[in-house]
Amino acid sequence: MSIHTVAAHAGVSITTVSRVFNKPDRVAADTRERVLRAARRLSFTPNASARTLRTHRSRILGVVLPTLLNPVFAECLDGIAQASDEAGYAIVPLVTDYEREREGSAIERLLARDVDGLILTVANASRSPSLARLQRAGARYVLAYNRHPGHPCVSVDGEAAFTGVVGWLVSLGHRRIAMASGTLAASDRARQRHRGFQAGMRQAGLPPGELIEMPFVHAAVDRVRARLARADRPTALVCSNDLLAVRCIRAARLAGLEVPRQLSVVGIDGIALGEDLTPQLSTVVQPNRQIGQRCVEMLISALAREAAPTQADSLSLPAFLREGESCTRAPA
Amino acid sequence: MSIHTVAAHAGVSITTVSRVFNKPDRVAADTRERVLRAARRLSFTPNASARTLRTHRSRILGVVLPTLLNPVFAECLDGIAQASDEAGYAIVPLVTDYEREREGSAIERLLARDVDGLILTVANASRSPSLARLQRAGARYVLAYNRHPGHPCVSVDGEAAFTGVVGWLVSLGHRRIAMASGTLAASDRARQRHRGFQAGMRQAGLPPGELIEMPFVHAAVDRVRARLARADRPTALVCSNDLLAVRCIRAARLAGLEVPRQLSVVGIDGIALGEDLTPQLSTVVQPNRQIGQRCVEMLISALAREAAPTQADSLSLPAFLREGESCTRAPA
DNA sequence: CTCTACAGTGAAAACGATTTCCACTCGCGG
DNA sequence: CCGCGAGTGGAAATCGTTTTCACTGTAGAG
Repeated sequence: MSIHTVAAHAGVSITTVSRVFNKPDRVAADTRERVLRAARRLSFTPNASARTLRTHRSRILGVVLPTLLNPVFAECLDGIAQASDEAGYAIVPLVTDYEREREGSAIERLLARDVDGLILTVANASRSPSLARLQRAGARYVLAYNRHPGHPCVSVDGEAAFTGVVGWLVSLGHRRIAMASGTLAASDRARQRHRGFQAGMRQAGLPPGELIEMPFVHAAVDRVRARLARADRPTALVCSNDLLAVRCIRAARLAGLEVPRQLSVVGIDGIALGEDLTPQLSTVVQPNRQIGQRCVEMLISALAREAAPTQADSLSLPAFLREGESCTRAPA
Repeated sequence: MSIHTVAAHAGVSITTVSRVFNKPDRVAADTRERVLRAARRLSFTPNASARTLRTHRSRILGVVLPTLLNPVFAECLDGIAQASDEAGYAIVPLVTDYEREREGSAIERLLARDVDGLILTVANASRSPSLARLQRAGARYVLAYNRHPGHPCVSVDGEAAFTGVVGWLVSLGHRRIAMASGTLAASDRARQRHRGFQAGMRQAGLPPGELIEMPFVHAAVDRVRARLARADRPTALVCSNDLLAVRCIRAARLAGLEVPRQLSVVGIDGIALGEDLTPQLSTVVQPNRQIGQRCVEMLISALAREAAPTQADSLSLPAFLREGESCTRAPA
């Protein structure tokens, strides 16, 4: 069941069979039909490995994500899966669990598989040796969620979003606003969001906001709860992602506080589930699926022009604040 | 950057380089070291297509799932990704969006890519033509979540679980218990859960329970809310998955009911987020990541013995009831 | 001392396509 | 009659591995 078998059955040469599958217009219509019929009868599909080996094109896109346990990335991957499916590409996702060195090895593995392009979300776009290597090697890749002037990115301006969030909270009368986040050192996105948060405080003429940083989001409930138990607690909490926001709401409840009456909580990410919670989560909604889809489109259109996407192709998608129910006016 | 380059740098033949990577014990220790050093220096990884072409093993597993927007499947895929990564396999996931015909075309696509095995969650294991074809063709596959005596499955006994849930609710004094579910026709798992629900009612000596069926889970809030507005509303609601349970809690709130005081709600799936909600979700916890991992293990061990997994390999993993906070004694 | 066994290594043939470079046939217009 | 272009075929190179088989040298058995 190779190209030879088909050629024999159709009474043509392997050259012609190959042409039928690769440059169909270069072969006469009736011959083409004959070959296709034979192929169908034998249920022949050109062997992908042989083809890839020869052409270095695999019709596979590699995807490197921190985790699938955070719905943000699951939603994004869903978008990637749909878009690449429609374009006739398959995807190979690899998960790094936020561990730096796994990013590198994931990239190696994908390149060894001759992927046509890569979609990645890395911990730190600025100082990632593997990213630099990709760039030098002229590889086709796009960053999702990361924003960096030196790389092609599909992202959302989390910094501006957080500045806006603080402004909104201030307009609701909040003054003591804190931010909860995973370790800033671990993620450039967290740092951007934090910058936006502080910019918002500054613009409102407030002193720098308190940062509640925690090594693992699982620690959130304990740590935040402890902080909320003190008398000088904030009246509003800005969280660096939705999962954390949900946990903070839980922490508040365990500390005996009512959300939003005694504490306003706002997240960022716009995970679908947030809309169904009670109270409905206030959050900065990112178009997660669309981010994935756009990455695929950018990659594929670059492939079509035989080029790598460049930073000039970067896309900044709009995010919007969903006011939800987990925020209200500051208590008097 | 091929095996040739490495061979040249290490001063050996390509045969030896190949052996270093495939049967390391068949080459002298010092030679091995030399080759490995050269390989590292050149950051060489054996080309997957060439290897596949030669060996007919792709080290790729195909995965067919309904969606990634439901955390159940995202968690499962995370388990699959981790386990296959550890085993040196890559995965190619395809999403069907619960559409029957996409299951078939997904399978085709994966087979054309020469995958070594398949992990699938299908709408209906009994009458799925593509599944039957896989079986006849002697393909290596495992079903995740589906349970069917004729196929190798890794699943959880949702039927028994639901019977147990009803028993528990009855012990809390509930008599009017309803079940909320997506259309039963669309999913054999939903049907199994419903059977378990009715069995529980029967065992408790109660009349058959009411079924609130809805075409799209998005419709849940409206439909359930309407039902809850009536005076003869149930005191407990059993939901066919966690996402639906969260929406039902929302529906109850919108109907002015307090959960769990006026309405107890229980789900099934054990999505991680459920634990952080307030009220914490009562649910039947399935080991989602483990289900994924076990599928991979079963497939890989079958591959090792050059055989396809059979129904005899099927695994029924334990689920347990997390009592949570969304259920309490029936109101007097 | 010879013979065998074995460990270590290499040369060359697959694997299944794509692609290039001719070459050949046919029909047709000049 | 010549030349041209479209359609097709043959042969060979190539992609990067794995694998078979043959070869070397050294050590242990007889």
